[in-house]
Amino acid sequence: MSYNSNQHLDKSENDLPEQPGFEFTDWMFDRWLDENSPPLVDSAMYPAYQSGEIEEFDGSTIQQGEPSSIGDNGREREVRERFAFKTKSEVEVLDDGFKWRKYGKKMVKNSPNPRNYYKCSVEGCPVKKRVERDREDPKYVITTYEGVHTHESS
DNA sequence: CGAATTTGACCAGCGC
DNA sequence: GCGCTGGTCAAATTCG
Repeated sequence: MSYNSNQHLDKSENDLPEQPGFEFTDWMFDRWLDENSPPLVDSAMYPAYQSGEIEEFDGSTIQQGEPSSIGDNGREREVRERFAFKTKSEVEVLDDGFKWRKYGKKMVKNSPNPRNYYKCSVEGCPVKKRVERDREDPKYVITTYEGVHTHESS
């Protein structure tokens, strides 16, 4: 409760704007922002993920979440827009061009580190972001995006 | 002052 | 049936 303002402002040693292995995320964001399209990856990589062929990219580990088959009582609410990125970064609060409002923190048993839950502060944006630190590699952060942006970055 | 952030508690779903 | 985990929301507080 004292290092909230220095998350992305007061990084003396953690002064790393972009690290190696960030290419994947970089171009992904670029596409996302440039196209402003719903899904993050639906052009060439999406099909590949579904096939499970792609697992590593530029050193970044990509994990494709499985479709939540909640449809059992007639309610089909599958959130397939789930994308997890393992990026090598010490700063979890990477600026992707959108505003995120933290709405919860939870401790994962699998990791001694807490998991942060972020949500798009833009109305009409059901996009949720989940940031978790790697248990073996604290230098790696697993950012999981869920949902589709429905607003402009303007 | 407003907005954003924090922590805790609650709820739900699933497993055994 | 109970327990547990994960997830979400709410309220309070703080910062800008």
